Amino acid sequence: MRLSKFFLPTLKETPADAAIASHQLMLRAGMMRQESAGIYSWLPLGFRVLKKVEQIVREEQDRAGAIEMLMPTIQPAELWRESGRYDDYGDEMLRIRDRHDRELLYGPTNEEMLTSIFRNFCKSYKELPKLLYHIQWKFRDERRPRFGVMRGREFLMKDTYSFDLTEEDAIKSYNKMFVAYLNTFARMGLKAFPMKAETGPIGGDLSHEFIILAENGESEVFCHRDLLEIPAPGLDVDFNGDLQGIVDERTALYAATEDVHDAEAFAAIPDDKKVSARGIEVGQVFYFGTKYSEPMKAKVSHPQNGEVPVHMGSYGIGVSRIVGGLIEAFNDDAGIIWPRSVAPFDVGILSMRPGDDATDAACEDVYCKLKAAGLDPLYDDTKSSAGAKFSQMDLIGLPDQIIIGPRGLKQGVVEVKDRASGERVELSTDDAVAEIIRRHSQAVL
RNA sequence: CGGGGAGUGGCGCAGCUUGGUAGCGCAUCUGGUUUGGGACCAGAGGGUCGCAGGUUCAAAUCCUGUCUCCCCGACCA
Repeated sequence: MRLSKFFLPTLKETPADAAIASHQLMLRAGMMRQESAGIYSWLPLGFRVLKKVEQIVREEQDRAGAIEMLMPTIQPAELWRESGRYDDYGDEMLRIRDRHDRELLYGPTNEEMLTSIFRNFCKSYKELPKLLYHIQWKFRDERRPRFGVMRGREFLMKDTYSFDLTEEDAIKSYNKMFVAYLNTFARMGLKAFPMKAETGPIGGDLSHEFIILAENGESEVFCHRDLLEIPAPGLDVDFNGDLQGIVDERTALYAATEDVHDAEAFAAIPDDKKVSARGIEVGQVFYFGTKYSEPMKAKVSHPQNGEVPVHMGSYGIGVSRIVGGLIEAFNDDAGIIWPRSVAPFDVGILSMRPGDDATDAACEDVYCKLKAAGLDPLYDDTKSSAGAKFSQMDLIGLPDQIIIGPRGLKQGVVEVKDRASGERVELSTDDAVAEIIRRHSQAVL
């Protein structure tokens, strides 16, 4: 993409309404624009990151055996009366009436709808287990939206729902999602730790939140330091095999959010292993048994016992929230520093002097070769000053930059800069291209 | 929802106390000079001061109402 053709409205000054780094940087980097409290337009740069995050989530769901589908944003109130949550959900639920005065709502989650779909089509234990998911916009009318996309009212979420015959089988589904989450976050360069969590309005008795540590985290978390050292299981894990060991290893050590914190258990941890920090929740897994299948009559025929309600779980990942979380985790004074797997472009090409024949030719050459190699470069071919280009490129945080100008070209070199470390090396154009390709071939997992 | 704060060109802000017909920086446009860390000079365009009422000869400024946004708290992906 040529910057002259792209839409990248970056801001030099920090907008007054934004209080934390991720919110400020998303606005400054031209990633989004606020339309109303907690509601945002995703501008092209932000949209690219959102799509990258979404795609990683999708790939890891598919790998774990979950099946993708799509349910609507608007749901009938009827469904929620069945589960009893229409009244329970309160003002967080955005209620709507259509022209026929029918009661609708903008979905805050989809347990009811998928339970209803399941019961309609699945009548036998032979259909089980099932793991179904979708990635859809949701709305929760928060009393106080804040922190940009980290706590918006409208948000993109992946939610998976599991259906099993027994609790024992349901735990296996739970474990699949647990393991898939570890890999999902690791692929984004995030260190997300499973912590015991409250089950909240979704209900149930087994739940973990996946937390990334960040200074501006919404909640206080406590855990054993060794938990932070356990690597992700890796993409070669067998989802049809026994995952209990992987889960046990990561749930044996103390880790809890403030809501379920056990001061006594925490006190038992050696002082040098105690971690007390702030965290951002990026995902949560729940097992809630027959909480919805019972009242909504989602039953299957059992081999021996007639009809039984299915055991269910639900598993969410806050896709849009992660974009903010990533920036909280990866930024410096100059701006954002994207992990390669989620960067909006793979590399920036900065022309120090557009219009200079040698510079133009070298830029075109590098741009074409990177594209031919399957990379996605952003070529700053605009006429703005060198300093402005450096600042803007640092701000939007592409992992690598290739700086091309007459000064270097006289010596036969261009400059390759690593955004994260700031380290620069001078290379020939071909070596620079090779170096960028090399850096991008190193996957996180 | 309780407490606090703010709405003035695209962005960041001043002006309001003590009413007199709107200003600064950035951005934008034109011309010229520049050209490797947010360039310089000259000129230009752009705002009925959130909205509605009221007071007054006169309201961004004073009064009333209302909407919106932000921060702290409680609550939550």
